[in-house]
Amino acid sequence: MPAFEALADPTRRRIVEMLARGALSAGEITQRFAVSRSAVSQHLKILRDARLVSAHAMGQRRIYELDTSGLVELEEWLDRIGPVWQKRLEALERERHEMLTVQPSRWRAAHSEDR
Amino acid sequence: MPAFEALADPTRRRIVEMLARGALSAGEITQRFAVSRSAVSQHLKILRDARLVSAHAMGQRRIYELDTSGLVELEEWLDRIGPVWQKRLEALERERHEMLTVQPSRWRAAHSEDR
DNA sequence: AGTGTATTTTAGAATTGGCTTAATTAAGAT
DNA sequence: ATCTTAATTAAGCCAATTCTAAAATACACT
Repeated sequence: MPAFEALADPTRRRIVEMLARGALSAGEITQRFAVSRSAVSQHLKILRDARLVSAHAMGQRRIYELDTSGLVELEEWLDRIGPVWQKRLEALERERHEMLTVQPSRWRAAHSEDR
Repeated sequence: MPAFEALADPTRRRIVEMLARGALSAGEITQRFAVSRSAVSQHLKILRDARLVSAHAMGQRRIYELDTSGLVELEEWLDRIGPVWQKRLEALERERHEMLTVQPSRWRAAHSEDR
C-alpha cells in the first residue's frame, strides 16, 4: 500500500495537490518549495512508485502529472472501511440508546475523556 | 494532517480495518498481531490522536472502536484533489487527442516508459 | 491493604526517512 | 566536441519511527 506511505509526508501531499491543478515540470515544482532539487526529485520518485504521479520527457525536462491509479487505491481502501456517514449515524444511535438506558452519572463516567 | 501519517504504518492500517468490523479491547487487538502489547498500545495512541479510533473504559479494559472524524479528514483531502473518475477521463481524452494529432513514432518516443 | 489482570508509559536500541552536497546522466545550444 | 541546463542518483548525516523490556497506572476482587 505505497500510496499511504507516500502521502504521509506533507511535502509530497502538497506536490500532489499542485499537480491536481495541472501538469508541471520537475523544475517548476522545485521552485514552489524551499528544499533542494534533489530532495524534490526523491519525493517525485516515491510518488511515481506509488502511482500517484507519472512523468514523461519533453525535451530536457520532465513533465509531471497526476496519476489516478494511486488515488483509486486510496479510495478503495476507504470503501473497504465502509461508508463513513453510515458509521457516524451508527455511533450516534448507539450513544443515544445508551443515554436512554444507562443512568446519566454512570454514562458520564464511562465516557469521560480517556487517558 | 495526522490521519495520513497514522495510516502510513501497515499495522495501524490493519487495526483500523479490524475495528471497522466492530469494537475490540486493546488485548483482543494485540492477540491478532505478532508484536508486543506495548507496541500495539503505542499504535493505538497514534490512531487516537489522529481521531481514527476512540476508546472508552469498560471495567479494567479499554474498548476501542472506529472514530470517523479521521476518515472524514481523509475523504475531504481526496475531494480537494477532485473527482478521480473525471481525471481518468481527462487523461484518456488527452492521450486520444495526442494520438490523433502527433505522428505515431514521435508519440511512442514521448510516452515510452521513463527512467 | 494486597494480589492479579489489562493497559499504558518510559527508556533505550535498531531501523527508516528526509535533507544536503557532490557526482552522474541526458538533451539542447554554440 | 564542449558547454549549459534539467533532472536524477549516490553518499553521508541527523531526526523521527518502531520495536522490546521494564516500570508505572488503573481497576477488580478477596
